[in-house]
Amino acid sequence: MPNAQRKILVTSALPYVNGSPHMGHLVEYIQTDIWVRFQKLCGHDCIYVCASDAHGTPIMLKARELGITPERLTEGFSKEFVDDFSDFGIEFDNFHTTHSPENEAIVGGMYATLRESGDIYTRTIEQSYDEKEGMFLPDRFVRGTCPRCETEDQYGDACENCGATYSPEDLIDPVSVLSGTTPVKRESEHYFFKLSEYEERLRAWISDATLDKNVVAKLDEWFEAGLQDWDISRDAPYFGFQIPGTKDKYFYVWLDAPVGYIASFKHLCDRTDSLSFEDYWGKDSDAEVYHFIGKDIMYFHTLFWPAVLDGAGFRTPTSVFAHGFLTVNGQKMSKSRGTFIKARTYLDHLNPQFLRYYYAAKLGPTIEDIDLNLEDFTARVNSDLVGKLVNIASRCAGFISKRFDGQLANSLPDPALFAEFSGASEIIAGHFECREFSKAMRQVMALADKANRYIDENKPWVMVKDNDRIDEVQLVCTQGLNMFRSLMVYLTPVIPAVSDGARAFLGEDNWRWKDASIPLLGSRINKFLPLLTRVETDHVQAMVLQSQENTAVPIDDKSDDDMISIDDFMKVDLRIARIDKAEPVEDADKLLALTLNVGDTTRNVFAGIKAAYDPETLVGRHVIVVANLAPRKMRFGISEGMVLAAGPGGEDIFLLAPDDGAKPGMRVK
RNA sequence: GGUGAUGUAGCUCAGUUGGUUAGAGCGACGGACUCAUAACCCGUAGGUCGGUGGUUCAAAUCCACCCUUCACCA
Repeated sequence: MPNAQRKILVTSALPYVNGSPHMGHLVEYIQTDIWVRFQKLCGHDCIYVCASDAHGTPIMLKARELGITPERLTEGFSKEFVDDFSDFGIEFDNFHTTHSPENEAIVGGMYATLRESGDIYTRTIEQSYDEKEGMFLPDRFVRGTCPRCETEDQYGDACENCGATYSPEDLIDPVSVLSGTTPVKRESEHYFFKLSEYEERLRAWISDATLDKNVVAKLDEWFEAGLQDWDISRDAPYFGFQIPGTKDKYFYVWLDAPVGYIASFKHLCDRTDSLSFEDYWGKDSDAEVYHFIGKDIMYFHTLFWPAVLDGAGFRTPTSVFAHGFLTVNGQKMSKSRGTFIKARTYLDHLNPQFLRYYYAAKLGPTIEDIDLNLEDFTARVNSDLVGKLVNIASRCAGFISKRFDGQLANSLPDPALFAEFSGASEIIAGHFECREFSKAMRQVMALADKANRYIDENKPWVMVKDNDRIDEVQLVCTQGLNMFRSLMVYLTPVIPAVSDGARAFLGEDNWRWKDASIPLLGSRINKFLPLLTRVETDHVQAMVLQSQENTAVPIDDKSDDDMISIDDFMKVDLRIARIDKAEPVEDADKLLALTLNVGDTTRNVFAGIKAAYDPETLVGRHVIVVANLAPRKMRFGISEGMVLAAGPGGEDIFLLAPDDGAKPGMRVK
């Protein structure tokens, strides 16, 4: 890779520390870490900083729920993130927190500058307010019935069923999720940032930043809609930084979160003599600054953030790299399926290097989602890493150790072949640079195939039986080990721990990218130890099983107030019913219309089980129905009861069924 | 609902500006080998490239509509 040493600062999005790290988080940190390690391997001056995102309503409320301070809550989860990241080989140059004096000082300074230049103004707005809890409610903390499709229990900002967007007050029967009371509307003065004034500067920045075309398309959409000014304040109680000069106003978490990138870097500068803050963040900085983020937070990083930086007198990022989401086995991560896998659970069962490789093999520079298919993961890792890559070393090492006392030959018998390996250096480096990791991995594995073919064709195990050809054995194996070595250099950013093992085996201290092109000759290697062992299917299954156990819903001890009497229970008339007819409801995404035989009566019931059951498979089976539920008028007709089922929803709905012998109409008690 | 993306062999994915019989890896099947962590090597099978219609001498590739899956809507 070229040439002049670059000065690069890289960040990953700051993890919100109200929970544990999981497989989805790891996509971004592994992607970033690979890129950073690649830059460092090439000899560039590359700094990787991150921090925990520790403010905001969700954290405040979670801490309250657990009866601890938000500081303690976030310290606990931050530690989990730091420990898990470290065990996955993710190497930050600094990991700080947004709840820090550095951050508060920088946020305050930026705010003062923006205020002076007239970019901040105040306006009174109306917002949902929970009188019992004494606080304003974010949209997500109000739930109610969708005004459009009448689906119950929807968030205050959008309906998950019909996709309508609205404000909390539009909901039918809105309820605060905190207290269960009906929210009222209350006025409050909020602080706004004049984003609308930044359109031209943002457009200029966007054309310089060479963003992914999908990102640009999304931005165009937003410009089309027109930039709205940004509400940057929240009312007390709020866990965050108080806005200077106010009594009960706080900076919105999304204002101080990205500033955490700068604060973490400042925190590093304060401890590092050779590092100058201005060199990286000053208006005239010539360093490169890149943010790796998930596609869900593009809005904040491509509009608000560059605008705020520009307005506050800082340089803007060189570019923003957005990636997609993770699905597991082709679907959203699901606690009930055991595919909501925490980082720590993975570590309990499997080698982190495998996940790094697998993600690399699937990652490109686009915002497309990637899938962790556990069967594919097992097959691919075993085949590529163990079967192909490590196998090259494994099949050569024995001959060199046993017959030549570990001594490599002084020359390569097939320099042209080695030239193919060293010649790939530039193209592979190009792929890493552009975050085309999947292409880089394909390239490396194609070469690994070639190396195995070479050994197969030259058959050292045949030559070793012929004393006249014994020197050829050394030459062929030296060639083989050098091909292995070049590939390991290329994979160092991806699987650093394996690379360490390989380097120790080859008796070398340190690798740079260009070492892949310089053969290792005449030196002595060490005894070969298995660098990796295969993924066992049992271990994958155990991991999935543990993920299910981890998240089983705890059954709380109920207080007396929650208890009901047998008489209360008997008020519910549960009956066995046979499904005589089941068909989808036109225009309804989730409903099936069921015709139930309940002994001597027939009823029509709408059940939200379409995603989980094929109507044809339901006909004839027995279920349990609440027979005395008040009929409910729905858009599609009247529902005369409720079919009992367990599960969180979507595809995970499990109908209750009686044992054989139960007849329609029988009472359940 | 609006916008944007996505759909290619059993699985995971490539397919450049439209151009000869649509590719790779894995898996399956057959063979070979025995140095290697049952790894590796050779070969075979397998695809109306989401659907329909259109443009063109020629479409996985361009256009329209529809369907699937997903995201975003501050």
